[in-house]
Amino acid sequence: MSHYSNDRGVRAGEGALLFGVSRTKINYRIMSFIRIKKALSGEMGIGTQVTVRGWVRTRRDSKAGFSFINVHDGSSFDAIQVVAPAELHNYSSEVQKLTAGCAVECAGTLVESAGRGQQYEIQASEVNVVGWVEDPDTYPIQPKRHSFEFLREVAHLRPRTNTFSAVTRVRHVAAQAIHRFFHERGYFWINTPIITASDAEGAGDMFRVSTLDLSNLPLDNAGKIDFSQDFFARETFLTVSGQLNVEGYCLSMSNVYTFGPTFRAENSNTSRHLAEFWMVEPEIAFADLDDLADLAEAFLKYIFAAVLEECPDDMAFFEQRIEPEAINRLRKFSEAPFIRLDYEEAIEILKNASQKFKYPAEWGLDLQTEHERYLTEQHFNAPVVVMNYPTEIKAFYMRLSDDERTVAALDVLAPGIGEIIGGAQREERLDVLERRMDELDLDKESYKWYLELRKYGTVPHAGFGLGFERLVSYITGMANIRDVIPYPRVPGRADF
RNA sequence: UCCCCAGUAGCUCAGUUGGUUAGAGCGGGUGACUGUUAAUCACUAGGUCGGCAGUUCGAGUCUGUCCUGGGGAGCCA
Repeated sequence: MSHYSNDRGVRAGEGALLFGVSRTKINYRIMSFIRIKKALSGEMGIGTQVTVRGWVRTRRDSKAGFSFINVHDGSSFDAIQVVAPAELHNYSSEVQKLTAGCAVECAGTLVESAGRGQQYEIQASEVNVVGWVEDPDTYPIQPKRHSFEFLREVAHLRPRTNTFSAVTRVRHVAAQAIHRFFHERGYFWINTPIITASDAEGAGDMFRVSTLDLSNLPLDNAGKIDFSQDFFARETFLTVSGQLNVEGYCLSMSNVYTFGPTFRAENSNTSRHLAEFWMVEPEIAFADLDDLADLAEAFLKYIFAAVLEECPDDMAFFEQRIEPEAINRLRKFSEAPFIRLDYEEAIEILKNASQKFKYPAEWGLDLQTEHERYLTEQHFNAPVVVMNYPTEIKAFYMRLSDDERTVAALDVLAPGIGEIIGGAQREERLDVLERRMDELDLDKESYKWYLELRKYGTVPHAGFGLGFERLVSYITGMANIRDVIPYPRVPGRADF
């Protein structure tokens, strides 16, 4: 068995290529490998022998006979400083040639730092170069400010920066908090299908899934494409929402949620849209719109509290360098009750606003971005839940009010990000649902299974969708949604 | 898809009313110095000024067009 192997199976002590693996061998029986987060945590005793592995941020040489190497491994915001003495056998041959991005393995003694700027550092007895940077002149990640636009072009290397490693940790903590929130409350995580045959949910344009030969499409007698010859013997697409599927599990498991990738083939070129993103969709049984608003509020507050608690260093960075209000607004969000109001009241507020709008606020029209911004950023300066929208502007599955003018829909609007959650109480009455589908000219046959849920033990239920990247964007203050997902997919771009 | 803005060194940018060999900082290399920490100092290498076409004696600079990126809008999460 190997004391040392990384994901690619590289082994220390094997090979001696110039830009390959170093000859240096570390005695792993003595040195215990730890993540940098732990080394910096204060849990380790001073004088402990440790080994850290990671990538070089910077190297500074001192002619007093040593070099400072800043090493990061993703585990924490801070890098650890390794003090490499000139006595190391590979000091001039390797250590002094280290540049940003080199992969190293450093063994030594954990000591209190003699310099300012960090509490602990490693007095190295071994510095093993695992992987060189072959052409330091062109290594894109330098210890300086880079534009996010540039870093998007090197999406495979940007997690080596402070910003993107912090985003990555926050994203992870938020995702874990989401699962924990639901698990603690008895919700079940339902993995709804990625590939779907229903093409008329009205949630937007869909990506086609097909194994047909595009240069030689089979045609039927009418001259149309014969999808019966396709892989699934029908037209199929990537999902735009797991909601309809998860409703089935809601009406048996009671409280459920989906959390998975979602795809929209819309030509949306904004800082808030992705063609591939992750969506959280809880669905609760025996519940109405107020229950749903309660859930949305408790949910968001839980996530924010978890991130503030678990990522203090990363949030401090975002506050300092990205969005000065990053921490304050999460605290405020967590403490104050959400403002709840009817769509009708929202329209009244907008009509009475001193501010001029480019688009009119009129009952029956959807709220424009400028309206949402006014409500959350100017009028309330708080998250706002707008409820009960006009029937005409919402989807067929939303529950119709008694006067039929409105449906039980809600949007959660957040300052600086706009709509972060959209949801509704579902129409549980079979006759009403069928009538709505007829009015909208939907094919009831393809929704047969969905209608059956109203036939066999139907109950009032409700659910919402939360764009996970929008949430991470709000938490971190990262203005462009392309910078909170590892490899963004947008119109005209699917690199990496 | 629509409206606006931008594209100059590996990166971040400057470049005047069109005018000689296009500049700086960071990063790279070499050297000096230093418990340094976006270190500092000196020297050095590095550019088809996004592509194409045009106006002009002369274009990084003006015009057209295409490409790429950004901001805003629509659609939405």
